[in-house]
Amino acid sequence: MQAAFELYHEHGFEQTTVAEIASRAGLTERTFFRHFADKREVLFAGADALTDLMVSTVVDAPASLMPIEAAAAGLEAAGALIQEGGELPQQRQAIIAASAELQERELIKLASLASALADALRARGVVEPAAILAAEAGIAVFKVAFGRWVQVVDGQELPAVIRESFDQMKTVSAGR
Amino acid sequence: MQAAFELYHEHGFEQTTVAEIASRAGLTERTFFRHFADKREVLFAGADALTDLMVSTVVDAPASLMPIEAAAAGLEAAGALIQEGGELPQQRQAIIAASAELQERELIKLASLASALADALRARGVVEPAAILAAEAGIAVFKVAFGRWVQVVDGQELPAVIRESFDQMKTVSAGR
DNA sequence: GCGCTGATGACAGTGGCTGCCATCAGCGTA
DNA sequence: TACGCTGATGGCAGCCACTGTCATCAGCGC
Repeated sequence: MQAAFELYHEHGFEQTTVAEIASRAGLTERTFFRHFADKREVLFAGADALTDLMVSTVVDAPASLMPIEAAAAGLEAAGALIQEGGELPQQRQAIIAASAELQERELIKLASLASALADALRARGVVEPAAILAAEAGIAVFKVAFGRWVQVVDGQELPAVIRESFDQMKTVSAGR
Repeated sequence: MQAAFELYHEHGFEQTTVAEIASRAGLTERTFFRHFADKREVLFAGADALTDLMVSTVVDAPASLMPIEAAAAGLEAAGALIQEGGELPQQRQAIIAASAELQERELIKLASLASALADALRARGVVEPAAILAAEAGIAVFKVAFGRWVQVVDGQELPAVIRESFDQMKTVSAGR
């Protein structure tokens, strides 16, 4: 993972071959593919932990919370976890932003996150179509908030940006 | 396009080689790649027309419409265009649903649609963060509505499903 | 009949990814 | 201690998506 991260940063994702990554890591190409399904997956290795935290936060949230609020709580928790990564998330995002292939992979990870979020909401007793809509809307807010947080120079807290974006979404979707 | 569509339908996307597509179409593999950037792109050839229709509808919508309502109008127009395709959209979606690679490509097309939608809203004078949020929320609604429309057997109109989903989203995101 | 242009064929090459088999270190057990 | 098992790795051949390059060829204006 470290070797891949360095090489993607130095020469760009597409200019880096798996052979180079394996070589720097002191392994063979074959072994690389035993650890990662493909060349992109290296950058998304920690996604499961994020999903788990979000789901458990949603499931354990007070029953009094409305679906969209439970989703917000889960995504704020995920945001807090991301922020613990220091400057790594920003560097990772810079690599992703430079490659269409990686953006595709990120989008499907977010779609998987939305699916898990919808499941968590259903576990709270939320029925369709509210579960899917709240999940998709929540992920949409998360995408926008994360994008803002990555760009901004000053050290605003990611969970705060997420919460603020949820409030703005409420206003926008009300049509006012 | 027709050869690819048939083969993807008959044997699945991943089991189909470009050589087979080219052979059925009476061309060489090299010529296939002169018409389509890659093996997936064949299924997304008509996406530009959809984007154009959505954008022009949003730009030309009455100035009195709120951002989310303008987005809804644009996406309903896109839905109407899709519905003109007869049973093709459903068949296409069945192929996509069977392949993770194709789902990735579809998601990035939807992200591109969201970006175009945000631009169209900005052309209406909508400022940030309302433009991005309304665009992302609109695409989220569109995804859900399209998913419902594809599943449902009876002949409900796609634009009507989209409009209904927008209303439900309003309720959900209000937290009620 | 001539030259231009755009589309296609043909071919070699790169690199991501997989299947298969050999090797080897660690480890429990007779 | 020797044996056998297991899990991780190396090595290798091969498939296929995709690209660069050059030759060919049909159409078309002159």
